[in-house]
Amino acid sequence: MQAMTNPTTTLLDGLNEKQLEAVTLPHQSALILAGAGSGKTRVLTTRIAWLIQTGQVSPHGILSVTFTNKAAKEMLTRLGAMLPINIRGMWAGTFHGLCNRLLRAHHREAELPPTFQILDTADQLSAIKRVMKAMNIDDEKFPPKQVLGYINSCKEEGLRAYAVDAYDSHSQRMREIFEEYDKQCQREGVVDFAELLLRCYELLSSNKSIREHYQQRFKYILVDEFQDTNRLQYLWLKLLAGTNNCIFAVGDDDQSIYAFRGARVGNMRDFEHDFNVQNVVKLEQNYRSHSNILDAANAIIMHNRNRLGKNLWTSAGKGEPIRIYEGYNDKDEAVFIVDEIKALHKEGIELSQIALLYRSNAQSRILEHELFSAGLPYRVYGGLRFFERAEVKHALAYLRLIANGDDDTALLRVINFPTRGIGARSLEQLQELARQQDSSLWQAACAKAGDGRPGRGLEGFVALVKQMQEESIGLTLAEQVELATRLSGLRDHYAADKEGEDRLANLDELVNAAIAFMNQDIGMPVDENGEVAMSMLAQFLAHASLEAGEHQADVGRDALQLMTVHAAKGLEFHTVFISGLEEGLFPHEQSSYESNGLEEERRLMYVAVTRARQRLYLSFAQSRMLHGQVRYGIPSRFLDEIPEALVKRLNTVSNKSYGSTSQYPAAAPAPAARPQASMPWKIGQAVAHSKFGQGVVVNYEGNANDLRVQVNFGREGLKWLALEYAKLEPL
DNA sequence: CTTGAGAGGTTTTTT
DNA sequence: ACCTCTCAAG
Repeated sequence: MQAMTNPTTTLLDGLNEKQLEAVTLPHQSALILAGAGSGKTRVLTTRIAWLIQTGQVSPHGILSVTFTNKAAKEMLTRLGAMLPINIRGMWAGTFHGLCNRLLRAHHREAELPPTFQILDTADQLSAIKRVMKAMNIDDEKFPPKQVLGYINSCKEEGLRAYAVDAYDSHSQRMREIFEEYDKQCQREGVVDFAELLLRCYELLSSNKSIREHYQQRFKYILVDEFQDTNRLQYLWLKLLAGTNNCIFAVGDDDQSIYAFRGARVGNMRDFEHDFNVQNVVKLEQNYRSHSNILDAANAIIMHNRNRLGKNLWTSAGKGEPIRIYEGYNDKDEAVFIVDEIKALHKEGIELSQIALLYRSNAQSRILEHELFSAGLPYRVYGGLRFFERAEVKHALAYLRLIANGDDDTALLRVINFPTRGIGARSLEQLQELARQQDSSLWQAACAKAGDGRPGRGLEGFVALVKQMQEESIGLTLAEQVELATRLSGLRDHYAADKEGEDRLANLDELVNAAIAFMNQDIGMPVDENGEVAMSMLAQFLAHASLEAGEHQADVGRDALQLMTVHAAKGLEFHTVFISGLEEGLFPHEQSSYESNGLEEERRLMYVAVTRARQRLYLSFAQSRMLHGQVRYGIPSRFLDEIPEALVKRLNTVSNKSYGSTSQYPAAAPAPAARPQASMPWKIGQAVAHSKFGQGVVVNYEGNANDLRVQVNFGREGLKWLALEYAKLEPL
């Protein structure tokens, strides 16, 4: 073999020592602690390529698991560029995508109909409301959203209703709803996201031959973002790995920011123990940021107790100092950011290389307002995705009825949309009949209306769906989608609406999505008899649920990137602005009520800081509009956690009394209207208290004899203090 | 069936 | 402040 042309050598070229070690580890379970910007995806893909190229395993024997479709796609693209050979035999996808695939192939053993449909969160919520209505449960005592959270977190722990502890009447009732909901889903042939995983887990654990089949197949299992796995996902991996296969787990405990949705960082420690991990490889060299930025990130995360321990370093220089700006208020902060961006853009930095990050979505409004005034193009991430739009969901509901009439959720969505005169009363009658004959609503509707009769009302609806089902036979997927959007009357309905233009365009886009779906050659899922397990339509519907599509259309244009810190994970930018660094906002107030909440907020800050390559701006405002009220905050503790030497303060407004100079027109009830003379503190005045520390006066009440002030002490919270007793010092 | 007033609730998000 | 949902009137 000549070194020059040896493909393996080329593959491993340019890896640092630690990366190389990780990529070429022997057949043993391993944990790769991959810091931000340490080349994590590269290691993961190179590992796969190396395993294949050195002949240790064929693509057929590899299972690669990610959390998002985007990550799965990127991995396959990069792998395709590395390897000249076909990797079709490899299974790569999200937990949910892979479970869907397994359940389709073994739907009989999993006791699911071949065309089972997947409920997204909105569908699931409406299904829960339906169950609760049938059970006559007060939705004030049991808010459906809470029930949804309960059911999902039970399932994510791997628990069925019968296995859940319930000692008081309230939790017993919750458990009953859970049980009834699952029964209803089974009756309708639908599964929610958590169910995909749980059902798949149960299938593998109860069916020895299926389990052993996959255990023999997947010798190498690779998992990305391991710190985000929940209990059930961990158990699922453990089951698939069996005793002989090895798991290559890549993750970063410092970037675990999804505990609120069930992620257990603890899985990393459990993994080390359960899989007898001999190899923990730390990737600590960062290729993204200058050292000032990394030092700041390291300094912040050092304040966390529960860590596996890791310190990022770079061979790049110090770079620019971290810029801190203190605004009078949120508007001032936004104006500052916009001015800086204008200057940066003039210097030649592309707008798409600049990110504005914030803790919560509500903060984007004021930024958008100022950007709009300045005429700067921007793109906001978040909000509705393509397949979540109402008109698209309506069209999909008709398609779901074509595939499976028993899908009550779909039926209820469109039985009277476009309106055809089926009101609440007829619906109630229908539901009553369905209950009596223990059938789906569609069967009840057929019993009532026979073959139906074209026109309005229930008969019209039954006739319509039957017509769709008949006419769609033999059509291509795209033709079926077109048929459904047209026959349903959705097109006419939006065409008649003068604001329906966009919606009509989205229906066309749905047809295009169907064409694209047909053209991409995905292997037909095949069941155990080698027969095609599902129609193209059913596959497309599953695709629509599992991959909700892009957040917004115009991706191409050079535009600023606005997003929450969560959404920024995994991305990098030349310049990053983190705004709203105030106690209560970031770290968020709510986090202080959760155990380890503050540590998660700090990891979030760590993620935010490590997004920046060259330049990092941190900003906060002395006051901001929140929930329709002016709020006075104090600077985030995270700012204090950054060594002064790394920082350049752009202005020094702080710590003087600024209540009166505030640009806000009369914050809180206009002080002029109240006995100003007896109020020694102005609203907005920074004060110090012997016990609570630094704070800001935010409100006051009472009269001269009995005056009380409300002070925001940030981490100590909001306190009412009686002026007579409280010892406050001006700052 | 459509419309508007009023109430309630606003951390983060993928599948 | 603002968005979503519900319920009663038109």
